[in-house]
Amino acid sequence: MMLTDLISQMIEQMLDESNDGTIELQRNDLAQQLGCVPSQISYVITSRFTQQRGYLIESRRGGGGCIRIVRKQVHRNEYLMHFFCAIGDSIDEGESVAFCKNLLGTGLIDERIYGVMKEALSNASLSDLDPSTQNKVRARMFKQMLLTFMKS
Amino acid sequence: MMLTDLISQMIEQMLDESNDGTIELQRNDLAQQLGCVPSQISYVITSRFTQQRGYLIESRRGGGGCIRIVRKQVHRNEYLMHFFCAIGDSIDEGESVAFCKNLLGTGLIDERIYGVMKEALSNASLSDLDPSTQNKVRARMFKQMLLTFMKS
DNA sequence: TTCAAGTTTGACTTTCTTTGACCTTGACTT
DNA sequence: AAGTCAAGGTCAAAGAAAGTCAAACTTGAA
Repeated sequence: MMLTDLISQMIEQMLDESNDGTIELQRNDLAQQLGCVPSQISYVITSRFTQQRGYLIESRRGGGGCIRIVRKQVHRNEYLMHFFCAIGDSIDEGESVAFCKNLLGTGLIDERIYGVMKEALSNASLSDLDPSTQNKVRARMFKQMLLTFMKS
Repeated sequence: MMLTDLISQMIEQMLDESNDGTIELQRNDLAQQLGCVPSQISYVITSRFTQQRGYLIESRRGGGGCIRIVRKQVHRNEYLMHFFCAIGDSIDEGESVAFCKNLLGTGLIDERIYGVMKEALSNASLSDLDPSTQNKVRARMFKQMLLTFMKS
């Protein structure tokens, strides 16, 4: 298994075990436990624990420094609004999948709707269009679908 | 025998042997086992394991990367197949709403999915396109979404 | 025989991971 | 206040995998 996955699993588990979805870790310690270079920890955090995926990162340097990771549970409408803005006028397939995963992760949508949305937003669906048009249509469509979650 | 057939047989067999119709393979490994270039694997996958034929492909590049192939069971429905054909290459908003209602009526989808699909397929979603393109994209998208119901 | 469709190959691209050298910051000591 | 040391931050290079594309090759049908 990849180091990256191992590290992110470890962090997830620590988050699960914490009461409030917040942990503080020491980069060098964790790196030593795993036998990897410290910057690998940084890499995992910046590539996996992004704001888009619902995490907040803070850190302190110097002696006794640490990295704090917060898994934030946001409130529905605020959250959807945030999405709405983040999508903007144009979005590519990869980003839109990431966004859908996020929705799934927060429980705002279930597996079936996730599947439907992902397909609707896929390149396959939009393959009749040239790439830049694809991304514009995808953005509009995504926001249109999000609206259905705001109504209720 | 053609390489192409050999490779696709191999993949089929792996799918048969898996419990859930899902496998993950490494392109380079498989290519080496078979003594062919890696891009041959890609060719087989894109030419034989298409969504139209009920397969889903995902992949990850970089270290530890892999290709995931999911076989969706179609036994579930002639009904969906019927829809699939009925949609054709082009469909307008009114027709698509009618089709969605039909899906809702049969219980194949629930209210929430109905809402999402309707919005995805709406003129509002596709308003960046000229009308005839709209209808083509709508058809493709609709069929793409139907595929997600065909699994299991 | 010729043509079109499908195969095979390999060079090049893109994406993700791993590593290490060097930078910045903060706390503690003197 | 200055210096030292212990953190974390940054970045670029190297490596590892899959993706893309076009050229060359095969094959079957007209």
